[in-house]
Amino acid sequence: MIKAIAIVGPTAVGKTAFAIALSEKLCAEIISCDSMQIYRGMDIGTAKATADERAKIPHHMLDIINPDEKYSAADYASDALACARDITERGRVPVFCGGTGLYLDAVRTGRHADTCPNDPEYAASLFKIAEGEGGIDTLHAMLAEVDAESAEKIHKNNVKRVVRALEIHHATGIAKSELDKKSRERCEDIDMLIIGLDASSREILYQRIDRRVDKMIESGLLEETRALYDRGYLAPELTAAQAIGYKEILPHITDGVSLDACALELKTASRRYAKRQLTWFRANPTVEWIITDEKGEPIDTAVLVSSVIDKIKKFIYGDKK
RNA sequence: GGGGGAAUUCCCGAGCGGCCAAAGGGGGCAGACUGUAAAUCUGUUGUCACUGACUUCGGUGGUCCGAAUCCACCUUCCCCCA
Repeated sequence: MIKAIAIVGPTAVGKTAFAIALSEKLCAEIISCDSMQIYRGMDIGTAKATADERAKIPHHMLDIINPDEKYSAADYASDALACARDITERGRVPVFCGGTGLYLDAVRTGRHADTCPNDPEYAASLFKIAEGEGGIDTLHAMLAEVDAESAEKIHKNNVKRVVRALEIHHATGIAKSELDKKSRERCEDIDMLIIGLDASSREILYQRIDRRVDKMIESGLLEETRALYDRGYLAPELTAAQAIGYKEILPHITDGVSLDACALELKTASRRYAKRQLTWFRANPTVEWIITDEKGEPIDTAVLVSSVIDKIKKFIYGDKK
């Protein structure tokens, strides 16, 4: 059984610094759990750990593919689990760190193993149906026919999900709802203690986000965006192009929108993302939350770490140590 | 100085006598999420003693059974002529 720690929370709360400080105490290595930091060349915009930080503690699952390559939660689950296994075998502790809830759950539960890969061609044909007049209803009706349970659960407007459910049925002959039920019984060979970081208030968190965006721009986000754009890595069909940071800055490059306006857009997008992350992690009752500031004053990372270190050691080593 | 236009709920913006607490979008808040997830989607958003009542549409006063919508004056902003 692999014993791992996970550091989760909304963007800009300070997960990276915390994970590094914790890892230094634990003789640990960090496994990034972030759907965008896997891409090479996307450093500033994704707030990747710096070279200095990576020199202190080994980081895994960063820079593993180019922005035009395909990757999925299932890919992440197997790659990251392999990392965790390797780290454990070397006698160290794996510390997952990142804000992509789906990816962490994919590792924790191994849920994606029973389902099937994407079928882009079939999916495209379905998306085409959705585009037509009343197409959304047609698509949803198609799903209701083969998988009533999923149809009831998935809103017809959520075309991506409707398509994926149809895709699963098309490829496996089994309803998505059935596969989901089976996968729920699965349990991966990994046990995690999940630490959630949050600010003392939404307002404080949003201030942190705003400041970080300003810093990103000062650090050269525009140049990074331009470099990605020039290499065709921000083509709308690529997953990497969905990353918050680049798609908001791009209008400045392509349409002459002012950088300030883009920065504002980027702040808003980040705040909304932070909210969705919070919704995801709050839904998980096993997360142990800690607050990273007191009335807006950031609490020293070392103090934060020491407040949970005993609990973490007990989780990893049991009572004997 | 003269002429014209505009002021709407957090923001933008529709409404132009009753069907208006007021379309739509943004933002906020809450939620969902099982191979694109930093994505995608849902609900909600004046107040309250909440199947009803009350206060809102720059201000004041008026017309009318009835006004965000009409009239008068005032305030602010924009445009045109000088």
